[in-house]
Amino acid sequence: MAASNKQLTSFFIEDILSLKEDKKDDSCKSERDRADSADGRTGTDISVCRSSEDKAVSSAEMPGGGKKKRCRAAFTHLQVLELEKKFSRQRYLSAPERAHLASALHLTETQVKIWFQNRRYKTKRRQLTTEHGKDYFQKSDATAMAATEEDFFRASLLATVYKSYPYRPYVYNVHGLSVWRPAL
DNA sequence: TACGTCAAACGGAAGA
DNA sequence: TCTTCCGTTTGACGTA
Repeated sequence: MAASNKQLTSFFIEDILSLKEDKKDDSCKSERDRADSADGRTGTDISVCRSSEDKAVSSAEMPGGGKKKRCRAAFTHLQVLELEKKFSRQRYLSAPERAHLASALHLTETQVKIWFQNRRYKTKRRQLTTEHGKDYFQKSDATAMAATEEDFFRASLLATVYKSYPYRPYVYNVHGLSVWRPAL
């Protein structure tokens, strides 16, 4: 991992919220620009396709009438974090909520919808896998049995956020403070 | 370089 | 018609 080239990101909620104001175009654009500028992407750059206009492009037929090429957007850390935060509060969004979240994150409603779909399915799969594993090892394990669905959900959420952010030191120690305390 | 993993996007079936 | 779940496809990326 060439982390040295990565832009370091503060994960203070305050920072995130303040960034949202002046970054309206910036947070996504900067990464998009980076990706655009070097179409041959570097290992750590975000892929190019995102937002509705990109999707429109992605859905278009390839020149020459060939098969259309799927374009896979890579959401920014900020976008994922906000989506995760929302998901941790509610697993289903109403249409107005989805529209609001989509506009706040500069994503399409479809992207938000698909993200929640995938997120629910992923959580379910992990839960099934875990339960299967539990059964396999020891059903009588009292501590394992005590783990509620909520505990699992929190753990999987935290794990996802962990995995999403390669800048862990900045998650835990921005400005010398412990910002996030793992809930486990 | 092949392979595995992750996650966005797609498509089908079903329900309201 | 829209949304959901579920499975699959596909692109990006890490690693042996």
